Amino acid sequence: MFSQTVEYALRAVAHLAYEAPNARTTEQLAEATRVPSAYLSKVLQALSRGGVVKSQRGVGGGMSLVKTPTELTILEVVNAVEPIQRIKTCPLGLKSHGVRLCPLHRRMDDALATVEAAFGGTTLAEVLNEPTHSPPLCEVGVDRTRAKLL
Amino acid sequence: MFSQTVEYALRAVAHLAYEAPNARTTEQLAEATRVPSAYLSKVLQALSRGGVVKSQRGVGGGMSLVKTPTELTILEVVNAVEPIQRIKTCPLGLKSHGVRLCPLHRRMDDALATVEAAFGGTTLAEVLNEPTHSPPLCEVGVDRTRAKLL
DNA sequence: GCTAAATTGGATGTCAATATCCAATTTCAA
DNA sequence: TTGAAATTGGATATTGACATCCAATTTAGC
Repeated sequence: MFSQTVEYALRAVAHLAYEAPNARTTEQLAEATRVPSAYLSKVLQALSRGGVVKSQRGVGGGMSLVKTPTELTILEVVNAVEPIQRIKTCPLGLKSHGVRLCPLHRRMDDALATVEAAFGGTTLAEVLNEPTHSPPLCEVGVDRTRAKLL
Repeated sequence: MFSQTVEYALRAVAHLAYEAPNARTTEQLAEATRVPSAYLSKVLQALSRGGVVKSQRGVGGGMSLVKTPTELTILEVVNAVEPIQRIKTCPLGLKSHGVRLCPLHRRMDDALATVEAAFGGTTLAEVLNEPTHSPPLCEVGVDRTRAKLL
């Protein structure tokens, strides 16, 4: 449901928020978040273009947040790398029904709206300050199996 | 956010629900839902394996729903082709915190849970009988005196 | 039984997402 | 000025999602 890239971006930004306002190198972030560093560098470039992080080259440089964790929402991070695509018109492309969605796509878009609202209403600071936890990143287990279609 | 395959599956099942309990051939479904027929046949196979539709070969055969539209939820259709992957354990490999999700993944899984609940709580019959929509949106075909489908 | 209608399954092709590698560039500090 | 640290951008695999094609199989009706 959420792409690998979104997952990586959120992990990296969460770690940057935890370290804010200090910078972290791609290598440090990759190790902390268990993301392939070469790929993470691409994700960070996207976050940079999206105005979520800023980069500093050279010795002592690295990546840091543009905003404070209090001002930065999960949605901004997600949208920087892979914008949530709301369903605006019928995917069948029929003009005969104007701009309204059919009940099916209405439900699907409602679901998207719910996710968007939840993400838009949560800041990185809120995630980090959750009373139950101190370090931002998590624990145990991997299960990425997907049902095969073909 | 939702894959093309899920979109196709939902369109096809919606059309089958509209025609229920009659069967429709893959070709008819493809035309009605504007889905590439060769690929739709694969999607229908997945729906068949998932127990959502049943097939009848030969003359006069085709695809039809296993359940009535009243008993069939959107979630069942989605899960037949591409199960919603809830986040059960932290995607990182860290053993240090037991089984609980970190606040970040807790939020992400909450979003998934919301979608799952919305889809699980909506039947195909509800989608088709939506009181508020007068024109059947995403309508499709040419022929057939009966207005078609979503 | 024969034929036309229909699904099934396998093989294959295409493209975007994921991932890796490296040379070029920027930057700090000694 | 020079060297090490760090990002940037381009080139290049690799993988899975999406899509197409076709031979084999099943089935109804004549």
